[in-house]
Amino acid sequence: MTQEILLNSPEDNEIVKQRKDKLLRLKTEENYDPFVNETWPREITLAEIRNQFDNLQPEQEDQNAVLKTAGRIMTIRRQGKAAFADLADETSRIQLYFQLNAVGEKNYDFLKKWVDTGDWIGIVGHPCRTRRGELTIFVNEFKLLTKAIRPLPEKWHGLTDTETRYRQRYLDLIANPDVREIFKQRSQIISSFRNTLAQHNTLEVETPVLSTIASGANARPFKTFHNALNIEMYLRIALELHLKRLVVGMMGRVYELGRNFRNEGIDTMHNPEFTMMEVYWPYADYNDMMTLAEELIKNAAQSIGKNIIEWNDMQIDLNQPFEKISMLEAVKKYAGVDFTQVNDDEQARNIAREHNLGAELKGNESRFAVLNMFFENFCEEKLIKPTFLTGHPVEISPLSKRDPDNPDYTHRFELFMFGKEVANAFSELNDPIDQRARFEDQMRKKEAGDEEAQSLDEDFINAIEAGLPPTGGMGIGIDRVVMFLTGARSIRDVILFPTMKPKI
RNA sequence: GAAUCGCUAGCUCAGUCGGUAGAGCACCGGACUUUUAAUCCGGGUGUCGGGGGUUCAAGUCCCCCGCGAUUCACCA
Repeated sequence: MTQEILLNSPEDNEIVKQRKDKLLRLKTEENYDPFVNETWPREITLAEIRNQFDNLQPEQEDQNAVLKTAGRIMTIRRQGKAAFADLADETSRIQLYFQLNAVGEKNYDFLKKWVDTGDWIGIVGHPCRTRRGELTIFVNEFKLLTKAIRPLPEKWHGLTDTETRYRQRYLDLIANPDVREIFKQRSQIISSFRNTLAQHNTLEVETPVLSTIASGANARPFKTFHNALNIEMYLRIALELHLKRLVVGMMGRVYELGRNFRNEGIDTMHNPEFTMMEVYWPYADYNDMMTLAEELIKNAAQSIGKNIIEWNDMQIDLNQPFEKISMLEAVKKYAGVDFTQVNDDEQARNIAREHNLGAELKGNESRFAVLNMFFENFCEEKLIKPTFLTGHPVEISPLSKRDPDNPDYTHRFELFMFGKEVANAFSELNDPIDQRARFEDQMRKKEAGDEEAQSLDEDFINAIEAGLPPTGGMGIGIDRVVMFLTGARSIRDVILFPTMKPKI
């Protein structure tokens, strides 16, 4: 089969056809294959060049500096016997100046004939600054490293179509340096989390993604199947139960930063797979976790150089200490209902009906469930400044220790920012008898049709029976933290390849 | 799950009352040794998301479907 036949595809648009044809001619006419190159001795990045030669004056050049660099040709402006191009790498973008006299006629012809926007090119040159003040690499040698046969998105408007941006993220990343910046910041934030946890002598561990019981959170799991074992398995919905087993196993302070999978709807705050950091400290409680949460988030913000963060037209000053409010206080403050005075379930439901929550009631809710309903409906969105919400009822907290002074409530907090939850933490329930009872309560809910109630994990109970020390634990939604610190409005803007429905 | 908006050239978009599919950039050919959204001359490259219907005639009107965005609902 000839190469022409291999090259042609009926779906190709005009530009791709031309580029494929050009590639073939480059191979036959010049005996040059742009896909055989393996290395290029890049000695300096474009950002480093910008830094080092910032003081160069217009029309000045530094012939002694030898710059070996590389990147992708973003635009090219040919003008007869000279040409300007914009070269971009992962750090920056800089102008190239090619002169026939400097590179020689043969090489200059090669440039004119064979080099296109999108191509990767290796450069040897020296810095100069044009009369208009643009820092430029005066090219002495170059090598075409790889050809692009597909055209880049438009240079001025870039790529804005959200669907293409998410489906073909590589094009988004090429066309929109801001997007690259968000993902660099995501990486810095995650590094910051790891650094902060390392400073607290917390060991990073890895636990199974695949398991036969998905528990530790209220969510529907993804099912999958293991062929050799001939069993149905689930993708994890939380890290919690395995990490607590490790504390039982005397691993000390542990954390995992990993992917969770929840089989739920997709919107601007939820992606089916998302990244969670969970940490467990023996001999600590939920108050210690509050201190840690605040430190983690403030350090993360600092790692990307931010003290004040903005999200959806709201602003938070991270120089301020985080606030604290109990669920009872919040509901009293924002909904005007004092649930400390409500001791009867039917009374609670009546109050809910008075507040137009009747449609949400099934009729069997406890006063604790109603309290939570009030919080979600009237308070959650008001918690703009970072605020620790405490005092969750036991009923909605199957893994938290009870408040000894108030056994219907727990030693738990959720951290809210911009009206959204970013962290969930508690003094871990370590009473195996109570834990079994809580799971059984969840099982009853599940049997009653609550698909998100937690499953009873016998081995986990077994672990607790072996003795879980007093432990403080916390989960932080990394994607949300990244959204809030970078200002990204949608979770899809902080996940490189968000879950998408196949197009056909 | 519902509502709204969107889907036209590689990209960003226009397309009137239903009457021969357009622009800018990109791309192709030519000129040009300091341009930078280079400029100048010439060239339009298309399954108008898919299917059906109405009509002499559909990018445009109607119906169904797909994908996406946003809001709401659901959900942590």
